[in-house]
Amino acid sequence: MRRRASTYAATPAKRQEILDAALACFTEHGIEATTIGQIRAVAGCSIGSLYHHFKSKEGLWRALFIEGISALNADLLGQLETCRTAEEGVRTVVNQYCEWVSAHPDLARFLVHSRDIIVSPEAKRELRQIHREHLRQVFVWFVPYVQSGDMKQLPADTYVPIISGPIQDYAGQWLSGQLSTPPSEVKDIFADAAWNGVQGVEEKHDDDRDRRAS
Amino acid sequence: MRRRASTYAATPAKRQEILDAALACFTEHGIEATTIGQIRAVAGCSIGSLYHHFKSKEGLWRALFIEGISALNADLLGQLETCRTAEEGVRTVVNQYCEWVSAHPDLARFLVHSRDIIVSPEAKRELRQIHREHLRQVFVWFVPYVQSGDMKQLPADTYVPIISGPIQDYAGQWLSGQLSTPPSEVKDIFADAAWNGVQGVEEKHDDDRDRRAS
DNA sequence: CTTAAACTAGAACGATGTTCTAGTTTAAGC
DNA sequence: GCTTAAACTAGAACATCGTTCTAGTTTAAG
Repeated sequence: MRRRASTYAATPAKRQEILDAALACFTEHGIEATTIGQIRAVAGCSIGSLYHHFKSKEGLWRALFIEGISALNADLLGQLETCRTAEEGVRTVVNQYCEWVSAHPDLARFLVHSRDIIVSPEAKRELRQIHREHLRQVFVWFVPYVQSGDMKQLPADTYVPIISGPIQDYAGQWLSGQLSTPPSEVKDIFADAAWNGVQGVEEKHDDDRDRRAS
Repeated sequence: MRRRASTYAATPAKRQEILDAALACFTEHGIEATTIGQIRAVAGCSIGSLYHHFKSKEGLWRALFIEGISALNADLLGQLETCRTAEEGVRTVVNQYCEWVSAHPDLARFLVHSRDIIVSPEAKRELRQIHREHLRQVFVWFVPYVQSGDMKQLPADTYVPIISGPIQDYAGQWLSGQLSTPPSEVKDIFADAAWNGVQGVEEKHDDDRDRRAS
């Protein structure tokens, strides 16, 4: 007897329930302090079921991480495609991060605090691959503006830290409860700083015109 | 019979041996993957001895963290004191971080990757307190330059991300082996960006009246 | 030399991640 | 509708690791 699809109707829902339970536990107790037993209890499933869907605790963590980072990355690329100037693109990188973090604080906190946790070598490779691919797509968008001189020419690996470093640093502190002012209220400051750090050499005298592309 | 000092001659050395062993294990296997057993083996001591010196695995982690962060902070404050201009101060913050990371890569990697690990509530409070105190001292140094207009006036919580965010982001990537160019080779770029992001409105010779009211 | 505290040792314990075996549910093919 | 094989669930059993506990040793002050 042949069996084709692995299609159990209620399965994806249960899988998602476990992921949601995991995120809730991570948010409440912290990532490291959360146990399989807690997730199992919240999700209302057995150990066997949990290990059937995710091969290990790290597998569960990895699935949640990829789900989150993919959503964040896809959202940025979507917004970038609507931009028409270098400045708009740079500001979008900063603003989109602010908006996304505000809209999904639990998931964002999980992503930020996950950066240096667990991670077997093969998982590290996989996540790094995803990150590189995302960076590549973002770079492709910006390359023309560097070539045209709208953006400064810098070592390739320095653009991301200059543009995203400050807002990520700020958002990370805010997400961990150390700051009271949400990123949305200071995003213009960081967008200014980001653009200021990568814009091409200014052409004086006629700069009133295109200063703020809106 | 009274006993005064808790002075066993060889004790501090043994304690340090354990700390060194821990750092070596963290570097080799990663922080989370390192077990008490591994540290015990490398340090050549018993479980009892280890738990006598450090109340728990987290206590050991905490001691190593405080040792490292204190050295880093003290080094910065020392260098800051020799600076005589705002720009010198800002560039020193960036350059000192580059130099320190290059000089103590294992300890730096441990500090960077430790940001979101373990940490009981009371330990979190303690570390946050140390961090706040350090920030306060750094702020005290910079305040006069903000008041004099040499530095831009910004929300207090945004200076650190703007100045240190990019280089910390870059250094973190380099420390985890994702970049080949060491921070020392790009530190001027980040020092430029940092100063560019916080310097006061420039007073250019005589031709340029600034359009941005501060 | 005596004594009390600092220190060391390692067995025993408890909690947690994972594996394993057994059983149940689902849906395709006859 | 029955059969069958895979998807899925269940929870006991296992292994590992952090921690505790009890017993013993070393150090140095009096």
